[in-house]
Formats: sequence, C-alpha cells, structure tokens
Amino acid sequence: MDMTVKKTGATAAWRGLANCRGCGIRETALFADLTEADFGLIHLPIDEFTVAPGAALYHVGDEPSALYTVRSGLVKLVQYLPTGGQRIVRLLRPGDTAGLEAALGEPYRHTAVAIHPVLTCRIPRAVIQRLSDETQHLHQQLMRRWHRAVERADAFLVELGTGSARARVARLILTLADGREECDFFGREDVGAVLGITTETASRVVAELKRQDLLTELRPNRFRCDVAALRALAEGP
Amino acid sequence: MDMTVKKTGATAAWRGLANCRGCGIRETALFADLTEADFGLIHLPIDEFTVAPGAALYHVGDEPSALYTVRSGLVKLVQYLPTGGQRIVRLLRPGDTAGLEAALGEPYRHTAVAIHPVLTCRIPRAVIQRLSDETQHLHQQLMRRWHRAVERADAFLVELGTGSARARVARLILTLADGREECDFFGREDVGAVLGITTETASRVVAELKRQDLLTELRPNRFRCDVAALRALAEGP
DNA sequence: CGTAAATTTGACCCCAATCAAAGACTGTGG
DNA sequence: CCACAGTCTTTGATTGGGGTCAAATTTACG
Repeated sequence: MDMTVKKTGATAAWRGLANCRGCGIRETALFADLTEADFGLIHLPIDEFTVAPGAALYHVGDEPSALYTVRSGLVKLVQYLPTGGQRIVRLLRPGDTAGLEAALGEPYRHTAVAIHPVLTCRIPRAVIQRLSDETQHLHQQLMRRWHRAVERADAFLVELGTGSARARVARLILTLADGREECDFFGREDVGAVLGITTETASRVVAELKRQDLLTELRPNRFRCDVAALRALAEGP
Repeated sequence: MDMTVKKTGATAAWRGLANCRGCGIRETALFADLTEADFGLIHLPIDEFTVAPGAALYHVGDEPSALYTVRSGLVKLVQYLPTGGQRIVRLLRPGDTAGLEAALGEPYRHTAVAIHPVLTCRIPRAVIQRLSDETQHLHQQLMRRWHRAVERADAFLVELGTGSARARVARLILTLADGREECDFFGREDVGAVLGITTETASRVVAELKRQDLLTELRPNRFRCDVAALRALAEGP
C-alpha cells in the first residue's frame, strides 16, 4: 500500500483558454446561470487542461489558488491515514467541482487525482471572489456545490461503507453505471480505498462477478453489467 | 435494531425568544458577524428550545421550514438504510448547524435527534433568505458551515470508518473528549451506528476499556479517559 | 522481448457478526 | 418501600467473512 500519486505518464496538458459562454456543460457547471454582464467581470484567464490518469489536479495543503470543474472523466479525492494508507473520500464526475474550499481561502483538504483521463477548467480564486462580490448567481451555485458535496459524502458513508464486500462493490458499480448498462471501472487498489476493503478482497469480488457473468469485460476496465442482478446484490449480503 | 425515534420523554420544550445580540456563543454561531443593522432585518421570531434525549429536531423529508443552531448538547444526524437499519452520518456539537439544506429550500436529508439534552435556536428559512439577500456576512457564514459539514463528513469516513473496532471506539472517544480528560458518552446502539459496528461489539470494546482503566465511569455514561493510552490505541490495531 | 506492475488465486487465521441469555438500571404501580 | 416490567448493557459460544502473507498469472510498457 504505497500509492503516492503515480508517476506513470503523470502529466497535465494545457489545452487552451476556456470559452465559458459556449461551454457544453454550462447548465450543470459552476457558471451555469451567470448573466452576460457577469461574464464581463471575469478578467483572469480560465485555463482548460487535460489530466492523465494518475496525475493530480492539486495536492493536500497546496496554496488554494483555484478550484476546478470536472468537464469529463473521473477524479478521486484522497485523504491519507496516519498509518500511511489512503482513503478515497469522494469521486467527482462531470459537472462536479474539486477544491471548493479554495473559494473560502481554506487549504485543500484532499489530494485530487484523475482516475480516468480528465478534462478540467481551472478557475482562479480571484475570479470566484470578484464574481462573489458582484453577483448573487454565483453564491447560489457555490452553495449548491457544497450541498452536493455533503450529499456525496453521506452517500459514501451509507452506501459504500455498509454491508458485505459484495454488496459494496455492487453499489459502487451501480453508482458508476448511473442507470446505463456499460460503465468504466478502475484499479482494484482504488476500489478498495473507496470501499474500505483490501485490494485482494476487491479483486476477488470483481473476479467472481465476472465469472458469474454479472460483469462482462468489453475491454480492460470497461464493463457491461447486469443491472438487475447487481441491484439484488446491492441490498442483500 | 428498531430504533425509530425514541418515545421516552421525547419532548421538546419551548424556552423563549432568543436574544441573538446577547447570545453567549455569538462568536461561533451562525449570526457571528452580523452588524447591528443586520439585526434590524430579522422580523420573524427565533425560538429557543430544549430538546430531550431521543427527541427529534426534524425528520427526513419534513418541510424544510427552518434550520437549527446547536447551543449545547449533542445531536445525531441519522440516515436510514434500505435494509431498515440506520447509520449516524454526523454528530453535531455546540456551534454547529442542523438542517443547513433548508436554507437552499432542499428537503431535509437526515433526521436530527438529540443524544444529550439539547438547547437549540430555530431559525426560520424566511429569516435566512431575507438576511441572505441583504448582507454578505451571512453568505460567508453559511459557506463556512457547509465547509465544516464536509470536513466532518470526511472525518467520519476516515477516522471512524477505518481500522479495528477498538481503534474506532478510541477515536470516537477522543473526538468527544476534544482534548479534555472527561467526556460524556452515549448508548452502545448509537456508538455502533456511528462506527459501523454492531451494538454488541461496541459494548464489548467499551467494557474492556473500562476493565483496563482506560475509561473510568464517573457516573452513567460520563467517563474520565486516559487520553495518552487512547491515542496509542487510535493508531495501532 | 524482457522487466515491472497489476490482477488473480491460494491457504490460513482472526476479528467481528450472529444468536442467545444473563445481569444492571429505570420508572411504574401496588 | 418494594416488586415487576421494560430497556440497556454485558457476556458467552459459535461461525463466517474478510484480512494477511505469499505466489502464480496476466497485462502494460519501454
């Protein structure tokens, strides 16, 4: 159980300046209901990045200079245990925000690492503060983000921290699939860190689900899943 | 494992109208940095209640008509599992706020139940909204509350959801003691629901700690605790 | 093609869940 | 004041799930 942030191709690539007005996920994004006038208040550049799996958006304790909206991919928020281990406390998906605490000037409480390839917008703290002072819209949005963060945190505790290992894995997959039949999965070590079980147990359970045809591996870590059967597992033991 | 909200003397007693200006915990409370002018904006009454152990401040799904600041005592936020069981997702202490989601008009996500006798102020949603429109101060405070809620949630996951039963109990006690030597404890069933272990295991561990003199029961559920020894337990197995 | 990393599987054992029952405590009514 | 019922805590006996240590196998990558 080492798992400092991986080194393998751990790169972040600048992709250009974001055009918020025309952003494809505007409805779900932080700047959702800004008015045209509000956009005039953004003077600092908002950079658009791609982040490779294993690379970090920011580290715990970093200078909280910006927050990040996830536009595509999957991000894990990691906290380190006194014992040296790590625990994943949340998974962020498109539309979610990483590093909200930066808007309050608080130090980052987690390390944010890409699990899947991630496309993200980096919004400097100064932009948030300027907008916060000038427009109510952003207040609302920020508050909603916090609300969602708490809901996610509670769901982690209740859904992923309760029941047998099999049930937890089933619930995790259902969460990732989000109703769809196919879903992208990730490394067993991360699965364990999310569910509070060991890497070996995570592997055992996933392997067994594959054998029972509840999961079909289309390509490495891309699964087609038997939603109905998994839902049954998710409740019982 | 029944545990609907208890009936035993489950009463909430009205205690009077709160005088926010002179509130003893103003510095830590939601209305911390309101100006004298801001107070003029409060037109609805803010009621002060005492809530007996086992009684609820509000229930999941209730009309979100108000939020509550905890002035003294201990409150648990409960979520119910599909299996009928329950899980405590957070413990609120003096200075904390219950039902923050009401400020957003969202339905309550938990049931809030007093564990120790609680003194609380009920702040109607309308008051929050009026103040939110008029003053920046409250925005700041609300945001801080959300931030704190997320931190607590994460701490629950990392500190109380990891390690052996002994370690979890030790960490819970240290959290409750908050540096002091003495602390109030509570029922084993709740201890189990906080830590994700069974009532029996909770009891066994607590009983053993008492035998080993790491805990001394001054009176029912009031402990004097060996902080150093507990800290050692909290890390090890 | 060869080395390193990740996944899978095996064997063993221990912690905590489970089922069950015996004390301790609280409040009630006789 | 005491007896009794109900609840909570404690303890016991048993079992199974998952942790741990270790090795085999597959996958990824230079």
